[in-house]
Amino acid sequence: MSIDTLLEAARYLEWQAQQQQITREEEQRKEKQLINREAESMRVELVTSLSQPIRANHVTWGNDTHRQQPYHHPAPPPPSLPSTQIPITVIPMVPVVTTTHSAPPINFTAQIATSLNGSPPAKNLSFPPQQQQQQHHHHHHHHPHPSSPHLLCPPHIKVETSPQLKVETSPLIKVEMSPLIKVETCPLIKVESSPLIKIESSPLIKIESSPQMIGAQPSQSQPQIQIQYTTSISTNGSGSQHALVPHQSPPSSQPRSNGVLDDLRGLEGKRRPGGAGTREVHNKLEKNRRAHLKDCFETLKKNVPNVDEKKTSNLSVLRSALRYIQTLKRKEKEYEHEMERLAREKISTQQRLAELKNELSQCMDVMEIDRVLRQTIQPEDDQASTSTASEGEDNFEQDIDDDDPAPLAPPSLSKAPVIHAQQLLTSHLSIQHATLPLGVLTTSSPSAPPQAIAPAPGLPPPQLAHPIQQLQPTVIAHAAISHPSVIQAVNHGLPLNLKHLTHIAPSPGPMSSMSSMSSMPQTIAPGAHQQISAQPIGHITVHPLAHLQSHLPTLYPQGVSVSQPTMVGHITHTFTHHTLPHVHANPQANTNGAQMNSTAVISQGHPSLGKPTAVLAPHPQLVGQAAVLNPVTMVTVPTFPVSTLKLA
DNA sequence: ACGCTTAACCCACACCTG
DNA sequence: CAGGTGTGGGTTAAGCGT
Repeated sequence: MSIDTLLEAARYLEWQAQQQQITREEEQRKEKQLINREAESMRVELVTSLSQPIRANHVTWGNDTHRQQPYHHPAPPPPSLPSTQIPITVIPMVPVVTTTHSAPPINFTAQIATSLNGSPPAKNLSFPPQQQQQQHHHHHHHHPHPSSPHLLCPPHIKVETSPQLKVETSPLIKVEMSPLIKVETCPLIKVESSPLIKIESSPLIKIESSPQMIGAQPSQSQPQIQIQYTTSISTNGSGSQHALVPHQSPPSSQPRSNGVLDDLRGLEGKRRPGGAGTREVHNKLEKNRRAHLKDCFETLKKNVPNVDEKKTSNLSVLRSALRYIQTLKRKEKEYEHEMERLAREKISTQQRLAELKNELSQCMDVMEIDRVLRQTIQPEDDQASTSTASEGEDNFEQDIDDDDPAPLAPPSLSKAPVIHAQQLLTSHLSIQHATLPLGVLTTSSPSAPPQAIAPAPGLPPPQLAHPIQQLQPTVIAHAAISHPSVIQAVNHGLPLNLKHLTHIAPSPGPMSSMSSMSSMPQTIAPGAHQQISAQPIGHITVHPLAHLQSHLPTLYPQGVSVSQPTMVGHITHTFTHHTLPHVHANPQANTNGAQMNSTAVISQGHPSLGKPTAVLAPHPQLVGQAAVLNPVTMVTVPTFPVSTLKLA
């Protein structure tokens, strides 16, 4: 060991002490520098984003001029290089830059061996302090030493190999390779290779030259720097030993480790001068793409209900979305079918409405005839007779609303329109026996068979020839139905085809009981109103004429009668106080009954009738008409069910 | 019109992580 | 195991020069 070596060692110790002190100071400024460096890196990154891409070991050296530097081209290494050429090995925390002047190969090594607490290797002590001082004084080493002895680098050493390649070491191990390429190490082992390529290496980051670079050493002996990342370039400080090893020799990374030359050779064909083709940018783009994809999944997840919050995998989200879409489609079809059904129903309803309107128009014609006829007969009674269609309708509405079977109160009776004989005679009863709730009718007792036994000789043959039609309408008179509307119904609802007879029986006076009334119904003979006045009618029964002839006992085992005194009285009053030109009183039948026929045809006293009974028949004008009067709308409808009368 | 370059996507693979 | 990330490669449209 020579004296020089000892002196060198002493100087090194001295330097080390100074370094420790400086290190303390630097530690204090480290945070600030880190912040500044981050800001600078951000700034430079923005600046270089517009510059040529730089790529070193997947780092594009974007500066074409840089690539055109002589030292980038293969050239025989110079036999000797100035001593100022310094192969550098940078060790963070304990920056050691070793240089060996005697090393023949042109090998510029910038190796960063990260050892946060490690001491400088012994071999790092081999360089003379003078060299170190030269390193200090020569921050710019454009001519690295061909040999690659490790140079113990002071903490603040700054090496700039070229205007484009600046290697800066410091306690933070900041290596700036060039204005565009900055390799920065720090106690956190942060290596920034370039503004575009920010290398944050793990503690084991090593930057060294490659043999290829040796071959590529320019004649000017420019230091060729190969940045070999023993770990993933992008490993965030968390990268540890285990993470480094797998990346040491991946097949894909092998070419990268071959050196910058290969990398540059590869870059010659792949490099994208625009700067957008760098790995960094590519990664960013890829990140953006994946982030967008993730956002899409998040959006989809939000829009799909009933997504299992726990099973939030993308696959589950897709499956849930698929199910949801299928459900929506199924519901859509269901709703479409429902809409179609409703549309068809609407059409049918509209058609029905049109039919009803048409029938209404026809009915209005009939009613107009009826009205004219009534006005012609008794124009003076129009004032009293309010049984117009509308009023009748209104009254009937009241009747409908009034389900109370209580006897008609006098006021209501007073308000009831006076039934004109003509009305009765010309009315058409809109009640059908088919739907007639006989149970609610004041049916004659079993001992009271159908009383109206009026043969109605004036019946036209067609009725007899159409028994089906004869079965359609019938007459209703309910004891409880004393409402004027019922009378109107009787007036207006009389069968249009002479199917009905109204059998009005005298009320069971003191001389006759109900049973007797029923048992001995009397038919009101035409023109018997005077007799009626003397002997009040207590029972009214209306039957189809056809029934009287043949089917009555079968179809009407129970007589449809009106026995309610008020009702009967009202009708009787009508008969009494109005001229019934079509009703012929039969004085002879007064005692036995009176039979009235609207047709003024027949008035035959029934032999068995002991009480006055009125038998009404439809007006001949309405004979043959199929339509009957709707008791609600007071319009003629073909077959209006009697049940709607709410006779009960 | 043709060829080249570039940017933007997209995809697959490998690896890491929770 | 699923998701994230880095990486390499393929494809395609647009722009540009010849």
